[in-house]
This record gives sequence, structure tokens and C-alpha cells, in this order.
Amino acid sequence: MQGETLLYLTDEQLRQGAEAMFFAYRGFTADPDRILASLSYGRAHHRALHFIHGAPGTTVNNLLTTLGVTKQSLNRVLRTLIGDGLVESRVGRVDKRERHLYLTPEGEALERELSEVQRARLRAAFRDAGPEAVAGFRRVLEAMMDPEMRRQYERLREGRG
Amino acid sequence: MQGETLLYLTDEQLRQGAEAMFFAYRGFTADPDRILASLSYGRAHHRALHFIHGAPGTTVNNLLTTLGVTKQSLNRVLRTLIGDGLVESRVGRVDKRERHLYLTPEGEALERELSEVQRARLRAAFRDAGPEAVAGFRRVLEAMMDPEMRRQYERLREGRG
DNA sequence: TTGGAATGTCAACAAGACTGACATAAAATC
DNA sequence: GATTTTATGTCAGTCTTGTTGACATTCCAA
Repeated sequence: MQGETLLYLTDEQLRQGAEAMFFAYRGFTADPDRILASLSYGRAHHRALHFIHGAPGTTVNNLLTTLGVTKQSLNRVLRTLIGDGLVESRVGRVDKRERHLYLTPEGEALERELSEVQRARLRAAFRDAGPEAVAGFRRVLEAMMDPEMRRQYERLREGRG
Repeated sequence: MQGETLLYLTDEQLRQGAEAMFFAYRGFTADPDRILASLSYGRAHHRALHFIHGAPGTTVNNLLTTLGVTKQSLNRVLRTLIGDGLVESRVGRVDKRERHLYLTPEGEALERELSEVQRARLRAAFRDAGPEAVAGFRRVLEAMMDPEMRRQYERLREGRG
């Protein structure tokens, strides 16, 4: 057995890292998924609610580049959310081609419910692992993103200060 | 602005952690996805190859609890992999109801190709972030899993020594 | 030996991703 | 002013991958 500083880049360690990502992501989505299933929504609806909440007034185009899906796919989700009164779509004032998206109070309520169960799990995990582990966690995740996604991620962070 | 040790559990920090998971997971799967798409396979095929590689001779039942899908869903994926000659299914010798799953040489080759691009990204991320960050990353991910998944994850690790 | 439990297969269906084609309205450009 | 580009929405069709239901086979225990 070699020392930790040499060992951490072996294929076996990398394989374990991949499996950790797989299982952790399942845990990460499990709690919101349960709520969504009871409302016959899916993860796509959650993601839309999440990013509209985080960037109110965002356009459809912004949202679909953030989510990395096609407009047809996003549109189906948005149509149900708007139809169910969770999202409001307002015609742009300066550019009337654009639709600006906002959560209604009902939309905010569901977003809060979903994000709260997800935050609860993250909070517990962060508390268990400790602050230094959390810093490392963040550093590795950021290094794992595509450069384009990292830019989006940082833009979202800056947008909220 | 408060100190890091207090700040790390605020809702904003947790929200950023959630977004980091979202974007990082997309990066994590992006490279294998490209190869899979060119073969008209999906992530489900990758996962099956990965876990059969890691536990040769595993049964269908084992595999579906590991993957967290229904047997019917897994069966469709296995059927194509078996039909394409990447996986071999052998009737159990002691219990003939069971099918034991193995990768053929072709299956091993594809698994290696997929896992290699994924490992390459992880390797780069781990190198960028440094060993302490990697340890923290692993600690947080493990804390994020459901207890049941964590047991499976640890069992897989032990199985490979 | 008979009936239940476990294992796996096939069929049909739904969610949600995709592409391609097309329509509309507004903005930008020539 | 005419044309092109941009932003969005919609329809139709396909694919992956999840679901449930029905069923066959095998094992085991009453």
C-alpha cells in the first residue's frame, strides 16, 4: 500500500470516485424526486423552477442554455408549469420577442419545498464532513465542469452576490 | 461577511453546492455520453457495463438493486448488450433461475474505453484540486448517499480490495 | 406434490430527451 | 422599405429509459 499522496490518482481511486458520484447524485435527487412524483412532475420541472427562482425574469433562451436542453423539450415543461399557475411568462418590454419568466407565489412555494429537502440533505452531509471537506468538495466539482458550464455556474453565483 | 467556518452552512452556500452538483454531474457524464451516442447506446448501458465489469458473475437481481432500476428496465438494456455480444448471460449452476453476467472481450473493450475518458476527466479534476480537496470531496459525497446506497458503495469497494 | 416465492422475460405504455419543419412576431440590417 | 436574423412557440416523430402487468421457469417448504 502506497501513501495517500501517491495513491489518490490510481485507476482504482478514480473508479471509486466515479462510483461515489453516481451514488451521491442519486441521493442528491432522491428527496425532491419523491415530492415531484406525487405531483406528477419530473426533474425537468424542478430544474426549471430552480433556475427561474434564481434568476427571475430570465428569458426562455437563457434558461435553455443554462439547462442544456432544446427549446422543444423546455417548452413542454414550461407549458405545464404555466398552465398550472406556477410560472408566469411576460412579454419583454424592450424586446417584445422575448418572454421573461417569473415564479408565481405558488411556484415559489413549490420551489422552496423542493429546495428545502435538498438543502437539508446537503446541510447534513456538509455538517458530517466538516468545513475543509466542503471546500475540497467544491473545488473538485468545479474542476470537473466543462469550461462553459463553469462560466455559467460562476455567473449564477455572481448574480446573487 | 462572516468567517468561512460559520458561512459554510448558509442557504446560499447550500444552494451553490446544489448547483455545483448539477453542473459537475453533467461534466462527469459528458465524455462517455459522446461515445455512447455514436454507438446508439445510453447511460443505462454504460452503468450496466461498469458494474458487471466490477463484479463479474453478478446476477440480474444484484445488478438492479445496485443500479436502482426495475428488472424490466434493466432487462431491455441487457438484451441489447447480450445481442450485440458485449455481455454474456450464463444460467446459474446451483440456482438455475439466476443468470450470471459477464463481459465478453468486446464488452471489456468498450467498458475500458468509456471508463478511460471518464477517469481522464476525474484525474484532471483531482490533480487540479489537490489531494486534500479530493479527500473532502469523497467525504461529502459519501455523507450525501442514502444509507442503503452507502452500504452498496462500500461493498463494491471491499469487493475489489 | 402442491403452492408460494424468487428470478427473469416479454409487452405495452409514459416521461422526457432529441431532431426537423414550420409559423409568427419583432428586431436588425441592407 | 425589403430582407434577414433572432426569439419563441408548436406539431410530428423518434429514442432512451423509466414504469406496470402478465407470464414462464425454477426452487423450496409445507
